[in-house]
Amino acid sequence: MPELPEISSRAGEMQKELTGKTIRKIEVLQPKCLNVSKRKFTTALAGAKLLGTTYHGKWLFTDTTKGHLLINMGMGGDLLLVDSKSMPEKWRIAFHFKDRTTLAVNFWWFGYTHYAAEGKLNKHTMSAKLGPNAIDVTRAELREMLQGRRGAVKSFLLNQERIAGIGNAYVHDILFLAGLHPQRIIDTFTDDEVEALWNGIQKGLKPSLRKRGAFYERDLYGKPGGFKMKDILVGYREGKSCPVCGEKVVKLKTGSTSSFICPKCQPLKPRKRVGKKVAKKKSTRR
DNA sequence: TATCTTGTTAATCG
DNA sequence: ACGATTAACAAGAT
Repeated sequence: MPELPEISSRAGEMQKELTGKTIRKIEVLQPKCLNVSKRKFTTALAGAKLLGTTYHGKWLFTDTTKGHLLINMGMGGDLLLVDSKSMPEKWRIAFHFKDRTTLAVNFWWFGYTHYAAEGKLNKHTMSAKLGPNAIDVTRAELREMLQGRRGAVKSFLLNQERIAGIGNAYVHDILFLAGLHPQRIIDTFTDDEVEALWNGIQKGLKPSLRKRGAFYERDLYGKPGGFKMKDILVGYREGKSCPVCGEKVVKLKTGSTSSFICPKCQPLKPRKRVGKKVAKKKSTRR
């Protein structure tokens, strides 16, 4: 799944490669991904010059001279910059530029390419409700966000209205690094656990961010990200040994999603911290 | 061939 | 208001 590290990397690549290009023609093979009619979408952006790309959570925002282009890659896919004459085999939306290059968009499931008119970005409900980017949340902000919240920590992390950019791939290692079971209830957290969660978010995202995303997603040039399977600590490693204590990693169902945890390092019952870098202080408080 | 799995969002229910 | 649950969506794996 493309999550913050991948989306942030794509935004950087788009900023660098696409800024200044002018859209010559748009082709839509799958109108279902649009938020407006196919005709409205193509006429709105035809002739637009791209001004720059940023990201928020899992959304990419490209500003143009004719409004905003918003892309969400859903559960994964490709965002490829190619020569207009050599389109990839699979694509759903194509932005052909005047310089005869093309941005070919494909998602294998559930992605969006949306349009928002100039000044109407705040009317785009799917992105307007997003919480701050996970990587930018400070300790104090996290503490405040968790304040008075019930429910499980995993649902909190995956809820894009709270913190934006974390999905079901990175959440495994974030919780492992924090020493927290995905089903731990937030209002039982000690101060140390809040701190551990903040550290987990940082340490769970930054290595991949530095390596321009995970191996299962490709960059604008078709090259896989540098964050490899061996860089993942417990996610998708069922039956393998925990890198900290050697216990076998377990896969469990948490609501509608799966979780991968080390049962020893991430106990469901709050207890004294086991040996992990994030934790040193004792943790009895309520 | 048919069934299962997969993640995110919106909608619904308590 | 909030949390939990579920439907909807497409393609690959088995």
